[in-house]
Amino acid sequence: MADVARLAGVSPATVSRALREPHAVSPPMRARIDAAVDRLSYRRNLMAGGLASARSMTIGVIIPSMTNAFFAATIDGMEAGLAGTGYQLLIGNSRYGEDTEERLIASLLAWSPAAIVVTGCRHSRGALRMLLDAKIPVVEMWELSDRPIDTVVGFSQHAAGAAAARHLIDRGATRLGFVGALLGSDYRAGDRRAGFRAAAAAAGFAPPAEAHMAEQATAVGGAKALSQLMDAHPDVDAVLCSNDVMALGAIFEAQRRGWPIPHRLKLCGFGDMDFAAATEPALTTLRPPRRAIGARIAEILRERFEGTQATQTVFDLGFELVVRGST
Amino acid sequence: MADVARLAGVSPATVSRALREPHAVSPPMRARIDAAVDRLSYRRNLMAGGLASARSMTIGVIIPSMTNAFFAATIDGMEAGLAGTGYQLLIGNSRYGEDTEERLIASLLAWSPAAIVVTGCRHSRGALRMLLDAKIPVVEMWELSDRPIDTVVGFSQHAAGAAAARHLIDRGATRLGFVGALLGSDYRAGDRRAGFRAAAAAAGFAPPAEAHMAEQATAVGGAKALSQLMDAHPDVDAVLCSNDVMALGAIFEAQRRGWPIPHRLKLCGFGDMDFAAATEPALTTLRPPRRAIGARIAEILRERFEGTQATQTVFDLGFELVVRGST
DNA sequence: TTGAAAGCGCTAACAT
DNA sequence: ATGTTAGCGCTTTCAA
Repeated sequence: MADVARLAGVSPATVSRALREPHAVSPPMRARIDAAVDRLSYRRNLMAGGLASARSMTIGVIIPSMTNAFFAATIDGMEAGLAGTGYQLLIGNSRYGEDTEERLIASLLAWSPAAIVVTGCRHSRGALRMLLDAKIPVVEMWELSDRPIDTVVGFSQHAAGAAAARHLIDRGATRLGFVGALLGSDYRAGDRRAGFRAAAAAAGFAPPAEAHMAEQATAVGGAKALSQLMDAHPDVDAVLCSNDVMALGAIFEAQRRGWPIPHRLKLCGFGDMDFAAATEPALTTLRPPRRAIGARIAEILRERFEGTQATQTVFDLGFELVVRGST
Repeated sequence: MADVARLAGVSPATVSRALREPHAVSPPMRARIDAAVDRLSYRRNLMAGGLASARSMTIGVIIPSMTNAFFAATIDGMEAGLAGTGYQLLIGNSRYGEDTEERLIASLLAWSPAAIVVTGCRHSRGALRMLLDAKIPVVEMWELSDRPIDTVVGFSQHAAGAAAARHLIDRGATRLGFVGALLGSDYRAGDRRAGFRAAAAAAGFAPPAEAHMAEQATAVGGAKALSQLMDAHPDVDAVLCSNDVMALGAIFEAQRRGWPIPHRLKLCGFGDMDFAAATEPALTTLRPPRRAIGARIAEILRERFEGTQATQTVFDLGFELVVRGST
């Protein structure tokens, strides 16, 4: 930066200004500085800047899984919304573990990020303390909460599960079932299940029959779990799968078993993943605002960075029941 | 750090050492320092450290798509392999654009990363120059090259396409087809297509009939493309899809058309995605070492960071043809 | 609108 | 094995 300043015949302070807030520098000077920057292919050292200003152009984001299409879409939306601002996402993977999340928050904080985004509203005590103490915007996502740490952007997982139950009942289901995965650690899937059960009870239905797999949702797992459910509860005629991927496995399992969908078995998924519209029959599913969550967070953060005072702290982006052939 | 040093009764330099290379500090002193760190909940400022040492504990990674399961798995493997080392991944999304890649490299470099990982071996001139000038390990991935910039970890996409062609021919195919997406910008898919065509020609077959979609591979797109192919070339009896997701759409399309798989139509995918084993019939597919690429890169980088001299620069992790019911 | 000066909180030679 | 010292390359008052 000193070299640039010398070449442009100005002080380093002015170069710094020209780079960070171009409008605070007179146009002719800005032009000279830009020319010098180009000439020397100068690139500023963000760590020096971060040290001097005690904040960095980073946003820490913690997601529970790298390979989950939902969070990938959210990250994608956030990144797109932040494009051109110079902010860099620091992505951490908690692997659905609260302790891992806590450690990640600690190491992300060491970068003095400008904001931090976490998945869900349930955190360990230590994590909570760090988030409350961090003097930066904190966004929780993919759930809803009455009193967020700072801001929450998501939708009601409970309501989504309930909507699925009501829809299946509307379509003439007599015995409900649920196929899940990772319910111990994926709180959001747990909430959907709770909503499903609550709506079933409210309609006077018996508690849904359930089959679970301990690991991450996969199509093979979905097929197996449905198979178990069919064996244990042959009267089940409508199933909510915790995830479209499991529903996909379930579709093929039903084909193999000769249970026609939707006549013998109604199937509802979650996610409206790309393939949901392409299956035969096409899959009825709950569509979460996956990319929109990221896009909205980007918007909120941009405003906060510009100094706008937060007026709203809870953003319910809703979900959609996409009715297709499988129900 | 000064506070910790004071509380532990040592110099700041010793605290710094205890934190970075615990073995260079005597055990009793280390214990005192650890206690002081705990007591003050001290967390070191990585930007100050980065500034002082002119390198940061980050690794820049550029992938073409955030929502592609292949790269997600690679990132996951890399992250897992780097766990406990304190390195943070800075992930950039080039969206399959060379210019975007170049810009990303520039902004990642501003973080003085300890290494940089890019997808593929084809880069813009500017990108190439920056990568060659960067005095850090540079890893190219998901392809192979005779003379990598520094190190390449991947497999031969061309060989994978050729293997698919030979397999389909072995299974009695008489007329080959190819269904692709994004071939203009996804060089790896382009290489597979080239390998497929080359092997077809080598076996004395006519050039494969093709149908493409301009956008990212989706199941709906796969169904549509196969449908076009069927209309334009009703004699096609064996198709390679650029991607398992497209193959999934193709399976359902064949079901709808009443073309039994594999008797009327043999179908091969790419990716061995989770659902490939669950479809009906199960999908024959090419399995890339997606997680292994990340894991191996982590291993290579850890060695390089420890100062080991690189002995090998080309890592061919191979691929596997997973034969299932669809062929 | 621009410049001078004083750090930001560490790390790395070097000395002990 | 530990301490001393001199920066790393910026940003940010403050003054001009």
